[in-house]
Amino acid sequence: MAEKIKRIRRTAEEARRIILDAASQRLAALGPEGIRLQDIANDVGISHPTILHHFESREGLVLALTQRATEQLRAELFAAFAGRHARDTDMHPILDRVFDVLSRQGHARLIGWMILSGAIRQSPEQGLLRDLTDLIHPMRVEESKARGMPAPERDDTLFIVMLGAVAAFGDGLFGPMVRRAAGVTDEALTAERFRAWFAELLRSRILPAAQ
Amino acid sequence: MAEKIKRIRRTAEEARRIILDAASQRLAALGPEGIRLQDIANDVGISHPTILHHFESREGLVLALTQRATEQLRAELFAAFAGRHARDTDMHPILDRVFDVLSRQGHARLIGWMILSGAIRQSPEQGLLRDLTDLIHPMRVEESKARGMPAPERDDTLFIVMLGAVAAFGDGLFGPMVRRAAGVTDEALTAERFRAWFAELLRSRILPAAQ
DNA sequence: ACCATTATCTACAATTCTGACAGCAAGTAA
DNA sequence: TTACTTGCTGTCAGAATTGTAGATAATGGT
Repeated sequence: MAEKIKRIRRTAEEARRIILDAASQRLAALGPEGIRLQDIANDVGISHPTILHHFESREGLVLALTQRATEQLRAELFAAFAGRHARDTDMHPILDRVFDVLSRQGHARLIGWMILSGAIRQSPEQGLLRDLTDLIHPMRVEESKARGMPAPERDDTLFIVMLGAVAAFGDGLFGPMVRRAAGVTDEALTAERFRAWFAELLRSRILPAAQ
Repeated sequence: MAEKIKRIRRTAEEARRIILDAASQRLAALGPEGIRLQDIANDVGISHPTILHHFESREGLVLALTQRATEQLRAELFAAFAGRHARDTDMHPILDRVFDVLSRQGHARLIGWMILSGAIRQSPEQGLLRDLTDLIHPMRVEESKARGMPAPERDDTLFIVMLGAVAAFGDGLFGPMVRRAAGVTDEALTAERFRAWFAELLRSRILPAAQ
């Protein structure tokens, strides 16, 4: 009964988008083995040569994936920090957002896969953390001065930022395992409380409570 | 001129060991795509069916790999903490050892790959971090009491331990990327200084300096 | 010296994955 | 309508990978 098949014809841009969506979803969910042209094509509802048509090759797909993922991550992280002023010292909502992007949305897993598979060679977040450091540090210096305390080194601020990044990524990928190893019962609740605790730790390090 | 080839016959145990060595090395270095029976066999200098002979299947190899890796990691972490007394509060050598195991020896990458590929489902470090917490916490309580300060919550200790774990794993896998994003010039030196800084941060949180 | 065991090899089968190619169909413009 | 572009598909080929089968040789025990 071979039905006459209605082909869905998308714009090239739209097609690339949904293909990349499916690919990144598969990667974050299924891991290293989850990126087969056939499977991705099935998820999207197209034939696998269509993917090759849009991305030249499997490698082209991976490349486009890494580029888009890093751009998205950068945008989301910028959004998390957008609108905040230097004096706004409540790290909790920011960190919550960052952790959410990295863990719930699977970016940490995705980036992790990219690092492992070597798909990520050139600096992806080119300077993002440096910019962040340069945003926070003057505020700390000013605040310290106002309190008559010695100004912190820039490296101290840099390390705070790096710790935030490493812990956020680490939590996104290794978090569930770590919590199991810690023998916690309520995974989600512990994750949430840990984030709050960590946010407070960072805050207190950035701006110690007035003596 | 087909030379008569001298076969090297190992004990089953020894053969398994060198195969697993090669496999984990390939995995940590080349990432997800680096674990092909043929390649591993070449590294070891054997034919690939030999691997199947010892591990039944590729999946069996991966399983054995995960088991051995988690056991090794557990052993190395225990070793890092062994011989330390509760009052010994210098975190630096311990953390150095932990970071070294995770980053230089590639365990973080290995475990990361396992998490991503779903090879790690059952709790691997079963209770390791809980045990660690139970080791540190009484010390903190006692010390606080001696100083006439309020005793810390157990969760605070737990979170410190979790932060150490998450940051150590995160640094092992994402560290290089984070440092690039932070725009550091001397990667190795910054990594080393960051560890020292982090160790001091943990120490000060575990046992605040006497007022 | 002989035998049993088994670690190892060569050769081959089966599956799967990427990629090539030619043609079809869905829009668009003349 | 006609022609043209291009997103999309079906089919096939080549390569690579896992796994099988039978032969071979190293080792330990008798």
